[in-house]
Amino acid sequence: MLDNARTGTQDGKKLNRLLTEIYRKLFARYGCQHWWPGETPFEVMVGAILTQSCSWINVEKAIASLKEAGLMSPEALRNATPEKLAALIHPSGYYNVKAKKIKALVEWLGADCRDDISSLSKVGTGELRRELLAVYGIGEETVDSILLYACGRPVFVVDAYTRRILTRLGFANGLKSYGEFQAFFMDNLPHDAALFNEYHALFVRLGKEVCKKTASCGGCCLGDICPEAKKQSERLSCRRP
DNA sequence: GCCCAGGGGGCTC
DNA sequence: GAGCCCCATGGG
Repeated sequence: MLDNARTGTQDGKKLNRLLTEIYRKLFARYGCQHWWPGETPFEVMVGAILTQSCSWINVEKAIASLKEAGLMSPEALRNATPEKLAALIHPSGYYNVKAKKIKALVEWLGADCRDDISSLSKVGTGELRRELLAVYGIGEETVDSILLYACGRPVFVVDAYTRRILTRLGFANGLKSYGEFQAFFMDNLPHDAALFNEYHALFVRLGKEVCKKTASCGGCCLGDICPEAKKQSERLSCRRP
């Protein structure tokens, strides 16, 4: 699955091998993560907004509340008042702004595809990404989560864990913007939605387990991936998974 | 009591 | 374009 680097250069082949090795080690360590935990593409979209700066456990509570209230559909959410919506998603934090964001999403769905998410498959990934980015509350990470997990598009999702792990492993030299981090993966891996899905989920799993903001992840299962990581694992004590 | 968690918008300079 | 501040709860 990972044996064809998109770039034919020596560096490209090297990075492809490195990223392949990271993936294999993480998969061997943690196994399949079965992401995204949503029953429908629409639920994934709503979850992508609710999870902004919030742990998934609280998102689950908010999603359960929406379902119990019978509001897990674009039409029902459009008809709900912002106050009611905010109250239901309360556990996920930032409930007022997130209610506004969900409202913006369902308004867009109604106007763009008459709530028929499957019809979005006819729209090119680039165009769909631009359209979604124009919706209030949908930024780069959220749009890529929606494209990958709700629409099955081969787009790599970059989050805080991705940046942190890449930085700790010493691969983030010069990478700064979201697009640069994303290109690091997308330029050096085959564009495969299933691969990107699992890769991102594994990074989050690793990040949660060993890579706290103030700690080094050099001692995790990727410790021997690169000299920098190895150096860190020798130099710093880090909880092993 | 403090810090962090699967961000994004708006404002200022 | 970069740097801040704000939005807010729940768990460790």
